[in-house]
Amino acid sequence: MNAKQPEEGKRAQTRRRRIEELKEAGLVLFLEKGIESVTIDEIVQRASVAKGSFYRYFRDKAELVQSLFEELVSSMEVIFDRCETRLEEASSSEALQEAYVALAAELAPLLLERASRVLLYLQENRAPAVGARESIHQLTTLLNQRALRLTRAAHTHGLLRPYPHKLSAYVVLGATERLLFALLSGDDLGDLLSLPDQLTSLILNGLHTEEIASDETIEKSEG
Amino acid sequence: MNAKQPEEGKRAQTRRRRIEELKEAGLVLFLEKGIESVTIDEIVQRASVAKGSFYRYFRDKAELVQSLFEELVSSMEVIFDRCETRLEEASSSEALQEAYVALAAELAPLLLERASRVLLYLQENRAPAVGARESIHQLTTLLNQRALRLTRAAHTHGLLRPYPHKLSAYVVLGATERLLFALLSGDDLGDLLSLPDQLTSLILNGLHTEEIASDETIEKSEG
DNA sequence: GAGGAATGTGACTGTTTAGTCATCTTTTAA
DNA sequence: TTAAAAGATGACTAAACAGTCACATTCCTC
Repeated sequence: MNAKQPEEGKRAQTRRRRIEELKEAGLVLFLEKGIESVTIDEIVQRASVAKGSFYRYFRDKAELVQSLFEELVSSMEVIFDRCETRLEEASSSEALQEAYVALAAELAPLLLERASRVLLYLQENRAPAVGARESIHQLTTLLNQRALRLTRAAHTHGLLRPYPHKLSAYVVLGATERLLFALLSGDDLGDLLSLPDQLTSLILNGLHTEEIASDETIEKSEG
Repeated sequence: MNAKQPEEGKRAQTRRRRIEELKEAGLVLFLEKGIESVTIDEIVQRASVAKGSFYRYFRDKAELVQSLFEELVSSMEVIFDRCETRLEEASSSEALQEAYVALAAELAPLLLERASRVLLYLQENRAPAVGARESIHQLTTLLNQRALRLTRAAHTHGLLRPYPHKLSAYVVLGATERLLFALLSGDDLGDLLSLPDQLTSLILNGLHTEEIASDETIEKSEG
């Protein structure tokens, strides 16, 4: 149970390494072929491990996938919790904004450090939550709920235009995830450093050069 | 080959019906379990057809999936082509806007009419383009290219703020697809009729109540 | 209405797969 | 040092699967 003790026996050490090897092999294959198409045989072959050994460490493929996302999920929960605490304690509009900026600043390095897992999440995200994809759906639910709560908080404090909360939350989440997917897939998105700022600005201020009342748009489509 | 002639023989008629039954059965199962997890046996059982019959109509599962998207792809190509023609011919800023509004007006009923296929597309969209998912990836490429071209046109005419084209295109696409996914998954998004207008307004004018210079945001995160 | 072509069928084949297990090796702890 | 526990291994089993095929049935054409 003690993780980093030098007193860790050879047993525990190999155990940890084997598990890491199996997870890494699975991750690579999942990204290459999609979770459902990857077999245990492929995983153990790639990890250079006997088939029986796989079952010593994981009950099945679903448990391997779950173990891939455990850290990520709990890390994100901590970060979101922290942000929500900040939001509750904030009194000024500036403090609120700072909380959101801090959220992005904490989330970004985590997502980049765990790029492969994030890509796997984005890739399997919307598929039916059956079998090995159940744990991925868990992360989806987490993100949706948190995005919704954060949006609600922003709305409550009059920071945002009065769109329905779900609409705002899904638009932000959808745009962000789409960009993240492109980025992690190797798509060239220009200067990476300015990307978060560009996204924020685009979402907050809009694409348009001049403000357009929604009524105008309606009348255009009907007249 | 002649589709709607009353002169169509019993053969051709049953053939068409069988194909439709197999496609429908496949579609339902794909949505339920994900494309890769569905077997030919399940499909023929659901369609109440012998296994051998399946192979009389489709070479394999990939061809069934492809046939599911053929109409949708060509319809969308026509609509996008028409929009691009309008954009080229447009001289005024109003004509440009009209072209975009018309695009939305043509796309919306198609997407709603083919809801199941669209949902399947959204669901399998980002998964690796191997095997049966190749034809889905084809639609993804189509949409990305067209979105990019439309964005470029809008930028060229000074309609949008000067973000990188890819950024604008992906943000719009990502947000739209996320909302569409929620909608088609049965998520409650409020008044459906005002949804397109709300989305357009949100993306064009932004979420924020007051304009924010991007420099301010940067300094907040660093100071 | 006859001959031929297309269609329907499900048993069958060969392959792939998940999961097990007997057996051997390594590590631990006393 | 040694006994027991944990780990490693790959052959093995049973089930699932894609794709085929011989044969029966239906439809079309002349």
